[in-house]
Amino acid sequence: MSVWNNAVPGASEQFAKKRDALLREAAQSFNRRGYHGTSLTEIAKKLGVTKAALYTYVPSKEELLFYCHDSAMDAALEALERGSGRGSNGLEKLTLTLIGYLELMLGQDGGFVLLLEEHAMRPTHVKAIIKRRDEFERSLRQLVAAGIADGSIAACNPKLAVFVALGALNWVRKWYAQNGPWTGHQVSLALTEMIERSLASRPAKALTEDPSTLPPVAPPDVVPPLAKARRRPA
Amino acid sequence: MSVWNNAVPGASEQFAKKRDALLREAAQSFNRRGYHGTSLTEIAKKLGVTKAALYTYVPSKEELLFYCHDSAMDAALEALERGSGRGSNGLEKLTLTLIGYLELMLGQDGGFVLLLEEHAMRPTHVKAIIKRRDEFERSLRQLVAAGIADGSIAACNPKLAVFVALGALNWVRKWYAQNGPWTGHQVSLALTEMIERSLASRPAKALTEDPSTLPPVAPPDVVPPLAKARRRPA
Amino acid sequence: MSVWNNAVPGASEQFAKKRDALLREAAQSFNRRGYHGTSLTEIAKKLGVTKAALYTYVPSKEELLFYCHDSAMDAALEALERGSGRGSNGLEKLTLTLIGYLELMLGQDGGFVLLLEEHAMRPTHVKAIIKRRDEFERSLRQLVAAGIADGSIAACNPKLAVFVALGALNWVRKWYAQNGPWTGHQVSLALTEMIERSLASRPAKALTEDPSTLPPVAPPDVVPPLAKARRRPA
Amino acid sequence: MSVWNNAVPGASEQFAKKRDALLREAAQSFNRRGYHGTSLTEIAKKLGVTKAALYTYVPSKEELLFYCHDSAMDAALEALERGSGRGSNGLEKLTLTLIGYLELMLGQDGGFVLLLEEHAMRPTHVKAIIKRRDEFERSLRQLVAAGIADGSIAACNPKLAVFVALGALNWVRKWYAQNGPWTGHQVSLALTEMIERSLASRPAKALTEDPSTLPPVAPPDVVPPLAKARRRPA
DNA sequence: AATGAATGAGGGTTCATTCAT
DNA sequence: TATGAATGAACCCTCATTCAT
Repeated sequence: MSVWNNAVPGASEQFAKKRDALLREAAQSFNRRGYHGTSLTEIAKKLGVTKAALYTYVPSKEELLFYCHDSAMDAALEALERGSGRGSNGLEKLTLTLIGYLELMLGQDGGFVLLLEEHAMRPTHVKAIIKRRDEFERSLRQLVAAGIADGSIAACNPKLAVFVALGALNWVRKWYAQNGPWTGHQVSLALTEMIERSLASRPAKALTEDPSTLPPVAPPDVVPPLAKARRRPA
Repeated sequence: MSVWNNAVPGASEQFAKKRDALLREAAQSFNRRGYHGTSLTEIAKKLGVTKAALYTYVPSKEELLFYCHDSAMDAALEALERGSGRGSNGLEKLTLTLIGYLELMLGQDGGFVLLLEEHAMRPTHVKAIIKRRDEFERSLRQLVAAGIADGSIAACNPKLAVFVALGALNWVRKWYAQNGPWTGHQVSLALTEMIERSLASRPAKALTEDPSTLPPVAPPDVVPPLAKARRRPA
Repeated sequence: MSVWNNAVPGASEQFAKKRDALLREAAQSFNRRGYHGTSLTEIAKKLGVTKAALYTYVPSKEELLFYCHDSAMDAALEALERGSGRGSNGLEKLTLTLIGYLELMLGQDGGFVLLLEEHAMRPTHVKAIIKRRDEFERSLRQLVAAGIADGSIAACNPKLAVFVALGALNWVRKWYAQNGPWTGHQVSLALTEMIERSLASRPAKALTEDPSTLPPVAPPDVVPPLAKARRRPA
Repeated sequence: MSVWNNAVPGASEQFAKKRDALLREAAQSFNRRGYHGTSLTEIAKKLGVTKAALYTYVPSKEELLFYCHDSAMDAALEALERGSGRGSNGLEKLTLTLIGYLELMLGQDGGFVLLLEEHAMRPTHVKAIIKRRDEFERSLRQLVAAGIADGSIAACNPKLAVFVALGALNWVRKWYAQNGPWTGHQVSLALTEMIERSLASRPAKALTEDPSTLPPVAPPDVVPPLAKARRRPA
């Protein structure tokens, strides 16, 4: 709403900003009420414009869903790249990736993450999204496999391990309250800790009892320091 | 479909059976396409009747959703009761409950489990469901707390622990393929094992690498024996 | 309107009648305001029902247009069959066919005849209609060719001749007023006479000056007698 | 498109040219897809400008239609004036007029001729157009009457005769292909010949069999010579 | 108990039109 | 003069729901 109804300082820069705001708003609504349960009128109203105005930024509702999914995959794959480039063994790489992923999901802007109702999209779009998602999951499995090979992760079925991790992570959107007692960062750390524990080969140290006691951390959109702070002597 | 279009053997017993089939079919469709993405015509067609016929068994679509959610809670709470009544410590009780829950979700009939779009229901119904769900989650948290107290579970934040477990479990519906390589039972065991490991206080034994190597188990719709088969010396 | 809102005496016979009324009403509106200029609400209102009710009889507006075109072709081809089966030479066969065609167009029920905006239909439907129309026009050309061969029609380009005839005929819908001074039958005869004259090989007799002076004719939906009445010694 | 996007040579002369191009483009589209089936975006795109730019030249879509119709009537009345001023008897005058009319319709620039969906205009405009059209048709009828009086046309109902002629002529736009085997001029001659034959009082000479054998004619946009070339000793 | 027909509300989309730039 | 963005009305279509049969 703030983005909209503005003057026109930056020409097409405004366009990008508005489109972005639209995607974000849509992703949030889709997550809350489902794709079919969300009307464009609803989204438009939240943005302070008319339904018809949305069509300046997106050719159809279906494509809006696609853009959301696609942006989500952008974010996920970026988290993967960052995480796996930083850790020193399989477990660390995996953990760092998951943290990055969570930060995206819980970030202030809510992120675009969308995990449901892919079949509301046209087959072409479904395929495109599934392809990227498979790529993401395959990479995660490879991290697990690498962890098993380098001894950092206990022997297990990588497929299942990844499913467990993603399930735990994606579920967050169901219960995490923006205004709740925990910051997104705290949740990210605590959750990842539990997942790490379920995979680590060595005896894990005790779990953080209450995430609210965690020390203050760097601002939530700065991923790297968070990761470092998370380091653990094992 | 088989239930429908029958003669009139058991009077109102037929009614109950048909209603049940309707709920099951609805739950499946709701899960797949979302509440708003599912039309009554769709459900009716699968049952081999007309849309209008459904109104004999259910007063409205919204109420149909409510019944589904309610049945799901029935099942969840039953799993809780069975599980917590059988284990000998917190970890065991929790584990058994989760297995029971999973079996329900992956059972041959698909179960009613529904976890999304509660807000499509009328506020009264939402409240009723949320109340039961909170009861379920609270009990799970108490099992975790009990486990920590009796030493079977490592110190941790019970709320988070339960969220992780439920996330991993509920996610199953996204990736589990009825006709895939794993039986529902195998998945149940393997998944619970990973969750157990992330909570257990003592050094956990290695994880099952490939669930497909698990020994054959009792038919999938017989819940109790499965639980027993799972027993483990800790 | 009279067809609608009736009791239910003849079950699915009612369905056919209503559907027929819909097609007729649609054809009329399409002719008057064009396909895109006609809204379903408009048609529905004329029939005394809701827009949504139309979908019981027709799957889409586009298909409604297709049905109209198809019915029109049914009629045209029937006129062709009747006409060419009765005349004794090329000119007679052609003339009889054209009369039949005109009677259909000007008949009390208005007919379905639709000759415009075929491209508002889906390619498949366009092709289907064009195919039948080509068949009709080809047959007419063959009648002309036959007439030239048997000496009843003057040498000419059959393609052009048919176009002239069809143009003159189809134009009728633009100027013919149901409540005007001329009956459809009178117009049919007078028009055909002029066309016949432009093709006949022998010196044609004088044209009917005023169609309103024509003798009373059989009811307009009885085609055969009309044709006979039209006979002319040449 | 060429007219647009030019420098600023002739001040408001440019304006007139652009407006003309717009009318021509609009008429073509209206003819092809109908008034309601044609969007301004469509027309604008063909002209290489934005929809909004059209409003510089025309106050509304409805008025655009009116201008098209009006230009069409200009052309028709001009053809009438030229034709009736040149022929030496009723039949000749009529024939020359019709030829001029056809040349306009089939000319390289497509002409503005529009014969349908007048009711898409506001009543005022409808009346204005109908008035001019009636004038045109009345004049044609008078030519027929004059022809009957001077013996060049056989006795007939002038109203019907004119309707037949106009029908045959207007129908041309449905089947005439710009890139087809016949030039517009050839078609004009051949068609008029058939019409003439259907009206002439004296035994008509044989019809042109194949218009493609007609001698080459003057360039299609030069109307007068074409008419002269058509001369015939009767 | 079940159906076919009808409805009214709403959803996605298009489009002529306006306006600030 | 031309444009991009926005609007409001209208359109096609779907769907949950009702009702006579």
